[in-house]
Amino acid sequence: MIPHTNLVAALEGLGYRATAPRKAIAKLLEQKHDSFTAEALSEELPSVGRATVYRTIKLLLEAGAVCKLATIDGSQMYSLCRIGHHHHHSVCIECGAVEEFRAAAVEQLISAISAEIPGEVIDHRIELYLICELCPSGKGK
Amino acid sequence: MIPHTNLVAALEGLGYRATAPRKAIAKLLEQKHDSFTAEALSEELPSVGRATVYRTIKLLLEAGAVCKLATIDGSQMYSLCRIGHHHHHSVCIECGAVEEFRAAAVEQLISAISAEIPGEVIDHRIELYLICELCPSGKGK
DNA sequence: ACATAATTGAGACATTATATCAATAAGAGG
DNA sequence: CCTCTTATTGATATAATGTCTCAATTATGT
Repeated sequence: MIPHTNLVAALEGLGYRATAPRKAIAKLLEQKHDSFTAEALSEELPSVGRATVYRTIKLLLEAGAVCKLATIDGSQMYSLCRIGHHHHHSVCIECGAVEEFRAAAVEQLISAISAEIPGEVIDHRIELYLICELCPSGKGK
Repeated sequence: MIPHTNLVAALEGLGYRATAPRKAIAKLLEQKHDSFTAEALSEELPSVGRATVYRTIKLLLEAGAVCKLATIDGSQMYSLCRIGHHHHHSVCIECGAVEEFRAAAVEQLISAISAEIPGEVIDHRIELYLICELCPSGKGK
């Protein structure tokens, strides 16, 4: 699992400036392997204004460096994108750990289903909810 | 598509009372074929208190009569469940129309992927985002 | 170093959802 | 059908989450 190490570069690629608050956010995110909420991130970075944290998350979404997750309870959570391509997530419902996966077979199947559904399919989302092997309540495997 | 016609009965099945506000909410929902937000539902029912609308949606979720959708923008939307079984949703990003679909092949594939992923997979979610054939910006098919 | 424009942060504001609690209404039993 | 008990309601307060405003600051090209 190669951690994404260029969040600031990703922003610069879109023409945004490399400021101190953005660097601080990037540094923290690059170490994160769990999903996170905007509020929690803000609390971890008291030196950065709340509005700036929210704004920067939006920019990172735009840059494709961060994904918005579909949680079971509907709360807004994000995770760092470690692979740049189209992918899906598995989220541990205990600890929030996020893994990314790709599965060509699933994509093909989605395509096949899309062809059978009236209307023009624009996008799709697949999310697995699990208890990860590190969490005590999980059975492991 | 058979509309769900027993929302109040679903609540009574869980031991909740059939009150006038719940009947009003049920009646409105049973006619709805689009996704909706709690706020919008509340505005459509000025005679029912806002808190009651939110509470009743929660009860309907518990009863499995309503599903929470994973929207693209993360807003909380719901849709009436017309089929009782496990299913997934396609949502029109223009008009909010929701269709439910089942696909045994997808479920099998999800099972296969789950077997390859460390941890205990508890649940999953698949959502298609499309422009439906009734929306002007859609190409139809 | 200067000018220019992007960015920041504090706080106001907006939106969405839940908690409180006295008043009301549903349903069971007589 | 009356009464009792308890669930339910709705108005309002509060909480949680996210966006907007704007003067002050900072990054970058020249």
